[in-house]
Amino acid sequence: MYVRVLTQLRDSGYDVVSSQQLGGLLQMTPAQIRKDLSYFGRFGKQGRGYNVQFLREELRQILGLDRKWPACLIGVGRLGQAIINYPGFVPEGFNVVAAFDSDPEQIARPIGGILVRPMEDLEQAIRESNITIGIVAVPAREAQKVIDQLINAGVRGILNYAPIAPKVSMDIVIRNIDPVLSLQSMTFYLMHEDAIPIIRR
Amino acid sequence: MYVRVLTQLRDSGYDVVSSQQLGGLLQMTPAQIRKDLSYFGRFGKQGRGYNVQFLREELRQILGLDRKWPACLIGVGRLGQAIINYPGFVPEGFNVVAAFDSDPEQIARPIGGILVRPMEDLEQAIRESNITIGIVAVPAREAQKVIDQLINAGVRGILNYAPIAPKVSMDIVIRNIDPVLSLQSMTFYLMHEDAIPIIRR
DNA sequence: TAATGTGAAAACCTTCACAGCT
DNA sequence: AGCTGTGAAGGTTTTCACATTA
Repeated sequence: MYVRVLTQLRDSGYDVVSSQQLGGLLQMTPAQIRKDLSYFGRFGKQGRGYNVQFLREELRQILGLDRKWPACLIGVGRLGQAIINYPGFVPEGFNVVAAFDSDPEQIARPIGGILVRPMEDLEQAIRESNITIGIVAVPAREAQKVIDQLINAGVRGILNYAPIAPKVSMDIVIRNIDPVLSLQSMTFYLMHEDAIPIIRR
Repeated sequence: MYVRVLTQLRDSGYDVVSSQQLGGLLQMTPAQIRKDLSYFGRFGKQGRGYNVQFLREELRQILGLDRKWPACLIGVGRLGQAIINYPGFVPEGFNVVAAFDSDPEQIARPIGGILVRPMEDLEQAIRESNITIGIVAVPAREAQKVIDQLINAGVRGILNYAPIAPKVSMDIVIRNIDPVLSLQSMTFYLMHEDAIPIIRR
């Protein structure tokens, strides 16, 4: 979110930004901003603030957002096709370079410029294309199995679209996209407008 | 996640479950499970554990998951169409009962069993159909405006698919679905396998 | 004057450990 | 014997407040 806001600021012509202003944009306190940044370096100038362009570049480098991250997709059903055709990944360096499906009907079908391959090819493709991230778009009942296969094949990051809470070891980085869970985590607060939703995003 | 795990347990024929077992399934400590539940009531029996069916019903009621939550969709582009046709919402009580788009070309087109309506109809439709949740699937540059319109029209919960951090007042409940941000929050840990990713999901 | 970077304090959250119930 | 519910302890995170510097 820091990088995103800094990109916006840069594109709006800002050269310098204070923790105060960043806090306003990110809905955080200025103290939080300064503490966060202080863990990674001393990026600011007292009396002035942070150089937008400089801070943005530093953070992009620290977070690894300045490089390409090849990914593979498992499952080319409705959701999988939407993912592969989603234009938001490539400009941020996330490139789906291979797609797999267990359904023989789907194999060799061209989707979004790549050919769907059988699950047997997984390990080889991951090694060949230096794939570090696996995107899981298979039905819930197959998701844990597929995630295990991806990890066995050498993937260390998982973006999981299946509505389950996958079990993975501590050295695997997993993020879940689960719209139903997101909605279900809102309803309590919709009923109790007096309750303060601490977790806002 | 509690409700989901309890549903699984029920369907697998379990009658009782301990905080120990729940902890195993949810990757949490037994103490955390007991503490969480204790904030809402005393659902367990000492020496025995929690009755699966009973705890599930209680939590569903507390969280408001035992009722219908009519929602509306803004933006019927590629993503919006995928959302409206997604079969996972309805069984959980989240029903998209109205769809809107600012593009006159889309108006009155039937998508997923409902007619696309112009933005002017928003307030009326929200009142008529008791809509409490708005699902935002418009381009980033329009998202904040649309969210403001939804809130003005009376919606209190927002499920936002646009890659922005919307600014909303404290009494609005918002959840963001942002796959790119999810990927971007993984890369640091993919580079530093020694760093412990505290935030795992 | 204006804003950072940072120890210290305050607030918050998780885990421990055990009395007490089944 | 087994497991909950819960004060107290232990950790972690956020905020405060100010010395410091441009």
